[in-house]
Amino acid sequence: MSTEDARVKFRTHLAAQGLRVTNQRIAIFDAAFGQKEHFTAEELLAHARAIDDSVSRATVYRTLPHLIGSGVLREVDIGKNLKYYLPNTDSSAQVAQVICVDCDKIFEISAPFMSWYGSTVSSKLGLTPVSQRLQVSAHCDSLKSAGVCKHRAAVSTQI
Amino acid sequence: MSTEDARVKFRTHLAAQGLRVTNQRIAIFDAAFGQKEHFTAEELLAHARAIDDSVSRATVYRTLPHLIGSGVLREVDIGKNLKYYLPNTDSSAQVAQVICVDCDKIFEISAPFMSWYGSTVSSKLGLTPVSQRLQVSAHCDSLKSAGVCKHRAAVSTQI
DNA sequence: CTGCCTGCAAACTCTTTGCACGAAT
DNA sequence: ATTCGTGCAAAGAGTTTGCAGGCAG
Repeated sequence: MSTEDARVKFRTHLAAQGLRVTNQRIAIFDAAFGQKEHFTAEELLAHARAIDDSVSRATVYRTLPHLIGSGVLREVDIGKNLKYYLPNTDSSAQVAQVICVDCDKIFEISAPFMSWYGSTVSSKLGLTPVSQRLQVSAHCDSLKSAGVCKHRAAVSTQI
Repeated sequence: MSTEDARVKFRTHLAAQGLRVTNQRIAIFDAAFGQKEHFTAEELLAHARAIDDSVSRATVYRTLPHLIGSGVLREVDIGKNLKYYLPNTDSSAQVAQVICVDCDKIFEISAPFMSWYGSTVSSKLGLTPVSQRLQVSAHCDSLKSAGVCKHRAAVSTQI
């Protein structure tokens, strides 16, 4: 999904909900899609303000649910009392996160077997899965030796 | 691991760290092991105070890391800005959580394949897994029809 | 015009911390 | 006796909300 596709999706979602397309909401959208890495609400605020300095923290927090609800943004909670966000380039993919406990980077890894797990739970327990998350906290072997995580390229790794 | 085993393990852990075995710490331990379900820090405080009313909120928060560090308690973060705790009856088991989005209950399900996932990540990406979590949010099919979740018995289900 | 949307700041929730007193060893 | 542990209350981090004014439709 391109940024332009996402923008249309977001505007359509707003319209469908009877919500207004304001400069602030668009600035927040643009700020989100200008990020390369996972970002926090506070970082999103800073980037949105660089685009439109009238954006307030409250509006960022009020807009995030709409971005997530429209499917253009994904929320990632890694258990740090702080949520991370990421443009959702493929909303149908099942992804796991690998969190480097040394450098705090978050890697997204395609994990299609998660759907299998969901349906297994479903059939065995009489549950209807809504969402799943699989996260691995790990030490980065190359970090200690090389001083940097060399796994940035692993983002699209499939397991 | 029985409650008595856990108590010994906790006391041993405290002693090994040069920490004191105080009435409050024991009261908090007993309160934790008197719970049948997952509980929050606030609930633990209430139960600990029922045993020893001198226990303060601060001491609960200061004791929780020791309970977890000694392996008698497990922390479960389901992304609700609120942590849950659970007596750790088998510290070697790989467990996933199924969270009912209707009744907020948390079910623990043995998921041994998670170790396979961890080692796969390890070998493919050059990472050393520290911990893993797998959580499924789901609707409880029987909740709407029967009015209650019928999956309490599923706690020990293995997938 | 109408009423949703906004910024501001205060409120809120959960957790952590500084301090002086108290208790375990 | 010493040192660690404690309760209290205030601080802290992240997020939410009430309010009066502002702008999209």
